[in-house]
Amino acid sequence: MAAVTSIMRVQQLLLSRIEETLKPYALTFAAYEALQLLALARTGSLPMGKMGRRLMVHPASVTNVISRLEQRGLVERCPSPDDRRVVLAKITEEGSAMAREATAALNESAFGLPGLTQGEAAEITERLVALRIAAGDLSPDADGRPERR
Amino acid sequence: MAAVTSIMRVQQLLLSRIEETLKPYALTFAAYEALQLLALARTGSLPMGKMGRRLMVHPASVTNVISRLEQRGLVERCPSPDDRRVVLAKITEEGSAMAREATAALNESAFGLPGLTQGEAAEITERLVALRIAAGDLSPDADGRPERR
DNA sequence: GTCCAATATTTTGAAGTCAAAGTAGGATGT
DNA sequence: ACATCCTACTTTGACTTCAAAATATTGGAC
Repeated sequence: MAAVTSIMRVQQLLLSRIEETLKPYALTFAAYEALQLLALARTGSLPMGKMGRRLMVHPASVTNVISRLEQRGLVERCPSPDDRRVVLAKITEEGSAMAREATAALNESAFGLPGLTQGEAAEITERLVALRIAAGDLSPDADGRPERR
Repeated sequence: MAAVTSIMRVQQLLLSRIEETLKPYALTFAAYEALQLLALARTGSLPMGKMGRRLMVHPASVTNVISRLEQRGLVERCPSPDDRRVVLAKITEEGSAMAREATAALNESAFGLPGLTQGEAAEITERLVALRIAAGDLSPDADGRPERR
């Protein structure tokens, strides 16, 4: 019960720290995650629906984030050649550059957990993963790959 | 880094579980926290600003939540006798009843951490509290009381 | 082949968050 | 007394989330 409160609060702290780091790039964490997901995709593009499942957010949120990234020229929408229902989000050159820079900024500044040793962080992770499994999270999705590492 | 991802995700899972439990009462977690804070206050009322600091949310969010609770008759706004700038949020009879019921529902259903023993949960809490302290959270506020337990 | 159910995306609407600007009242210094 | 600064709350605006409804397309059943 105190654990619940602490998790809530730590998440809030981490999120604001991350968003602080991303501020110079005018990226929210949600936007960063979407961009980075595309940057790591082999073809640089993914169907919107699949992005939603990977990022575990509502489809409407994907539409929203991609629209905003599209306005800034970081992403393009393309029709899928295979299925006319699906819309592919495709990262642009600018988008790739932005993803690289933002990732570098995160890596060098905020991504650690202050006040914890490596070992302690690993231990927490282990426990939390156990919790996620118990909650039915972390089961393979339709592609046969875990939705989240 | 994996720890960060896990914390984010677990928070998301816990939050949706809690909101699910609260759904029959038409309370969001934010609304529940505000209501419960008032229910625990000795006089059943608190200045809006103080609520914001205790709950660690922006003053505008407090205005928003209290307005919504007020519309439902769970809370009233009263002027402070001491300082005409401050608005006191005061819980009503209906609000107290609602807070009691919702708290009971949370206690009996969702507030545990599935997949973790008591001891493991306590251990996680300890680590996370260390993290919060390192991040400058959990320092006493102006009233000399910690803002959050 | 046609109809119908499932899937993919977008739209719309309710809630929440924060930041910044506006208003009002209190407190302080001269 | 008056100017000034600080504090408390609300308003407005941008952004996020989710849920539910609308649209378009696919694919299977008959």
